[in-house]
Amino acid sequence: MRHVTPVFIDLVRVETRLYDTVSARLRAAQGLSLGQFEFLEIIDRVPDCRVLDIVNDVGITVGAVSKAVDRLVAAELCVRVAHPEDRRSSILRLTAEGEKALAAARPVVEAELAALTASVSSEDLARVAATMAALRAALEAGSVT
Amino acid sequence: MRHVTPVFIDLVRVETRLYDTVSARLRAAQGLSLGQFEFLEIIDRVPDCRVLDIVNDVGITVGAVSKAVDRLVAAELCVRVAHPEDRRSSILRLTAEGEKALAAARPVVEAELAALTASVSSEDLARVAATMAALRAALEAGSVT
DNA sequence: AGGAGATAGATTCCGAGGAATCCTTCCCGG
DNA sequence: CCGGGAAGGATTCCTCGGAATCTATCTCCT
Repeated sequence: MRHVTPVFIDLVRVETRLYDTVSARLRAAQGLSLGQFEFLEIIDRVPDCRVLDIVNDVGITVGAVSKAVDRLVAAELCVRVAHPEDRRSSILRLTAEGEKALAAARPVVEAELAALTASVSSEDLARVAATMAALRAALEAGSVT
Repeated sequence: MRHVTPVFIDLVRVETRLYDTVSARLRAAQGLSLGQFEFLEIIDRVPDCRVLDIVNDVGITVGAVSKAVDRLVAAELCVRVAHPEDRRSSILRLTAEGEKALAAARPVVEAELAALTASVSSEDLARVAATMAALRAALEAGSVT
């Protein structure tokens, strides 16, 4: 019989330790939190990104995202541009400074993660990657319910 | 070349979605958060559990744990007992009600996790379990530095 | 024995997310 | 074409965790 709870607990512990360590490193190097880094990545990746696009990606509430975007705007890393076809929405766009910060942050995050996971073999990492990607897709498909 | 960041992001998304869903389910069923459930599990598992034992396990700060224990005590799920050999410490012990709550919560958590991860094959789950356990151990060994 | 530093944990202040509410704009049926 | 409901976000209040500080106790080392 499958006993999922302990696996889940290990997953949670791994996630928090990785997250905290990388975030601290990134903050020390660039004054950026890992959460902000994720936001910048999404804004950069999604064309004409809106607040709700971030919500759907990261899975936190609209209010929280709205406030986090406020902080990014205050830090002059992104701006809200009027949406041409929907006056309720704004389009989020990185400033030049935001793009610079993102470009500078990427290798820091990658390097720190690589160092922390150096003990994991490439095969194991690839398998975890595949499983997580599939599970994430399944969970997101299911939550549309 | 290994590209770890996207894997990490998927891991974070999976973790938050699992955590939120299970926590909501547990709260609806038992009025208990998943975080409280974890605390109860640790207090139950570790003999003569102290606040710092929880800190080392979950990886959050002493202050946060101290306050969370306050809440558990207020909810009458556990008590602080005087430590016989160290008057700075208290020993945490579950109340009868705490043990009941824990026993009732376990199957809810397990069932919800099982349902959410039903799409993952047993082989993949076992591999993820092994990788996570090893990585968790490596991260915790490294952080002693 | 006694003082210096370490340890356990409680407390205080601050930042960030969740839930609920509110406002504006959009969409659609009649 | 207009009135009701839905959708996109912003705002408010509350809770919880992090960082720093504070106190009490323990441990050594001389």
